[in-house]
Amino acid sequence: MHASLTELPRNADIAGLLTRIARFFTLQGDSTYRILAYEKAAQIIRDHPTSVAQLALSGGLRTLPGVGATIEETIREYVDTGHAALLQNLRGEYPDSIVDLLDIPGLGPRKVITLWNELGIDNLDALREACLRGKVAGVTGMGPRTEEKLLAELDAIDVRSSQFLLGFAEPHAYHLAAALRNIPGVSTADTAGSIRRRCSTVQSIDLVAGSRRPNDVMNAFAAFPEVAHVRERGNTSLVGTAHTSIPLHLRVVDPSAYGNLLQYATGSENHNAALRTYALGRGLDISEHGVANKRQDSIFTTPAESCLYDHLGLPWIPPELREDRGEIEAAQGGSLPRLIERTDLRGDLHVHTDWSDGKANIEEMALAARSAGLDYICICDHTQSLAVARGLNTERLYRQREAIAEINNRIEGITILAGCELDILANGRLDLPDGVLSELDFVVASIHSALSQPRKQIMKRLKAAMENPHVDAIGHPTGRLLLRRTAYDVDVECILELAAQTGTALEINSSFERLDIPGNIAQEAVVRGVSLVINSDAHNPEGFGLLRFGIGEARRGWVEPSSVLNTRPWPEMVQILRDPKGGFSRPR
DNA sequence: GCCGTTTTCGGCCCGACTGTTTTCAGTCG
Repeated sequence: MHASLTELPRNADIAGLLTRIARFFTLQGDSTYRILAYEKAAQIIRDHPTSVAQLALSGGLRTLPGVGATIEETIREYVDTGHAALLQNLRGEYPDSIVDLLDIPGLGPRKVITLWNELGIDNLDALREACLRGKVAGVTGMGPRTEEKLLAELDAIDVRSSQFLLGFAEPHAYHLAAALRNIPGVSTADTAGSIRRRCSTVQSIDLVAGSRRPNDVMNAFAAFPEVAHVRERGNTSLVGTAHTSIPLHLRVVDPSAYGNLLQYATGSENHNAALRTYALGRGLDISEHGVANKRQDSIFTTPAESCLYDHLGLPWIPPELREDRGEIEAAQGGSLPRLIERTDLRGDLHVHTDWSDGKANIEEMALAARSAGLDYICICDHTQSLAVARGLNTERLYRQREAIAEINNRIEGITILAGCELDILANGRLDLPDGVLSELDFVVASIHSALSQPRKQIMKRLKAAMENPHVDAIGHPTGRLLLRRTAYDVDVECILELAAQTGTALEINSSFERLDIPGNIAQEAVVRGVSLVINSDAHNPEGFGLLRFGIGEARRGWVEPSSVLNTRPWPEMVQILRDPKGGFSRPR
């Protein structure tokens, strides 16, 4: 029995269980629809903002889309006992490690089973050994080329991290798309895939181009200095790798069907599948080549993606929403959100300078913010306990305020506010006294130390910060560092509740290593009437460009401008802040 | 296994590419 809350499995654990079940079903050659059902449920649970285990205990699992009676039963058993009989039975004679083989590109269930049956291979090392001895080439359906490719993949598996930060991949992708557009005969080209959907981490750069001469385009692309090598090359598509080791996918179609391809290549897979199902119900068959109307024996192609959605009787759906999380239904019902845009932001409430660990002075940051189209910024440097960042004590904070006032008098077109990024100490105390905090325009409180404390203590700290009347927002509330460090052990449910109760805003930190809170939690926050702030956490003048990542994350969470405090002009913000915290909560 | 403004049963996405075949199975996105 799971004795207490802290022992409950996390959503990632439950999702992992379902994924594992799906993989064993895959190996056994079970119905693809059953496999898909488990994978879909796993995805939903992985993305769910609050504890699914708690949901299981309260009997609410069936409210999750994709969770029916059978999967509910499995999850409940897992939450109650820590294991699932279904997985034990499925696993049967297979060793646990065999599903690892499915991670190798080129190895699917059939080949894995064949390798197991004919050579007894059940793990990566055994596979490498067999390849080196030339045994794999003799296996049914495999030859020397297969063996060669498998060895290359096995060698690559250690060096290649399969995920890349959006902030890393996006500039490369935009550069390549621009280079594609410069190839003669290319009508247009774009970045598609997960980068276009603004996923915080991506696995590849997906590019699409419109041209009547696809071969010329792929030849030119293959010769780009950024392209390290080409792995596959067909008539209309190319798969390769950049020198930065990120995989590249390029597809080329006739310009007349460019809109169809762009939609297809943007995905997600789940969105496309749902869209196809929707279209099939209307007698239409969607593929990247066009929309076939079987009754009329016609095919619809278009250069413009929006015309494709229009053809299906839907408004254009922003890429960030295309995850099959209700966007098609919302589009049908005319209730798509008016997603926040970068230009909706009037200010940035979390900006560093060289008073702490920033790289530029106050004036440089202010001028850069003005150039970025902002009306106000709040200087929120670190506070004294964060010694590595030269955090400010009371005296330096007061001097900084004076410096800010002087610069405010001198420069036009931007208002500079005085705040701080207040350290929430390991013992739950705050790093500066209330008297000092009360004089600041905006206070962001963040955790930077003792990250591995148990959930209870982490929550005690966050609670103390949120209950302080001078704390306006929690900075990077979960503490996750993408691809590097998981979130500290926060109780998201509890954070949302406290934020709503105390009227404390939650930050969407735009650093592409953080993107914290993530969009799914932001979406839940909005539902509960919690206000958001989207901040750059800029440490240099270029840092305001990061806001586009925070905006993307917010859009993935269906966030509208009205839910984000810094879409308001500063005078309006002052009114809200003057109302001691209560002003933040607004009726829904 | 899930799901319902076509449906509580019968659907559930499909084309490109590779390597091995010798007309296609397996994998991928």
